Amino acid sequence: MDRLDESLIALRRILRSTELYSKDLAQAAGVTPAQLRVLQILQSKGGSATPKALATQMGVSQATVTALVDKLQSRGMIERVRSELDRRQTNVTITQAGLSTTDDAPDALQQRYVKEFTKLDDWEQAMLVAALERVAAMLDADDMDASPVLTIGDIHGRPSH
Amino acid sequence: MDRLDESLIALRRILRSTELYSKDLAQAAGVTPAQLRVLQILQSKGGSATPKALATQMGVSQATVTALVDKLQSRGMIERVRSELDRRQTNVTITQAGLSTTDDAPDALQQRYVKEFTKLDDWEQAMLVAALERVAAMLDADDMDASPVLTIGDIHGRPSH
DNA sequence: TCACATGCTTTGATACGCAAAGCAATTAAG
DNA sequence: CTTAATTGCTTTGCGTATCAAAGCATGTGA
Repeated sequence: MDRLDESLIALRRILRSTELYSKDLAQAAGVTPAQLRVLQILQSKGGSATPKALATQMGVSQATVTALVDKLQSRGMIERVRSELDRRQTNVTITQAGLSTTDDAPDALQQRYVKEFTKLDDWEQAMLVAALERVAAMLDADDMDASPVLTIGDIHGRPSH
Repeated sequence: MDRLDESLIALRRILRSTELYSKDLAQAAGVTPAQLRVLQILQSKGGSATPKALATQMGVSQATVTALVDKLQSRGMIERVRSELDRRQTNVTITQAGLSTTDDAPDALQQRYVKEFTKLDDWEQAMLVAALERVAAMLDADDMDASPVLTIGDIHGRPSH
């Protein structure tokens, strides 16, 4: 087993963990993963965003966002408000119920990571950052520009940055 | 921006890349991501496996596997063969068409990673492996045992291990 | 004003995924 | 051997995710 294989296997373990985690997280929160992502993005954006912005950030079509927003609206998690400045636009705004949902989301994996990371020595943290950024650069297609929210969920519950 | 944030962002970039990659890959191959995963697993298993084994490795239900296999069968990518030893079992076998599909899959991201990784100095490779395994361990839930195939695709096109 | 662009929704379709029920074959118990 | 439990797979019925294309309303430029 060479290093390349080892690194690929480790990568897969990481992907697998985050995949499983996002399913559990969403289920615990009582919404589907895609719906939870919408709520998380809204929260990270200060509470509201346009469908267009959501679609871009999630990497899906506007039609898909419409469907997700429909679901969340019928559950009272978000509200649609027509923009007064440009009537074509709609502001999707997270409600109190939506906020409760994201706050109640246990976020187990993220917390686990944060906890483990902060336990590391300074030099180890630096090494991890360097390594992860290196790998990310290796994988990045050229079209990567924005920093969209991913399955791991936004930095959340940690009011730092 | 502290190191924790940086590492989380890098992680997200990694996840995002693999996510996008798996969509592109599948589309280029003319099958859906889930279907391609089936073909890749079959290939990595020497050409055939039971639905049960596929379900376990993919982390989905048998019913789902049945549906995927139905699709692939109707496209001539796989064949179903009743086991002679235990008639309850079915062997799902990849066909020549299925093999062509996986071989034609550009596998751009994996190749990119492999290429970049092999360019690294020895000590850098060692560092990456250590860091990735560390992160994987940090994220791993306790229930991790098998090493299922993930979105990144199986180690493939590299006849090493 | 008229043509075009933009933002969102609707429509119609495919895919993914599961639970529960069903069927066939094997194994275990009596 | 016969019955009961188990195992492997498929079928059925359902909900979600996703998209392309068409539609509608609003803005903008010529």
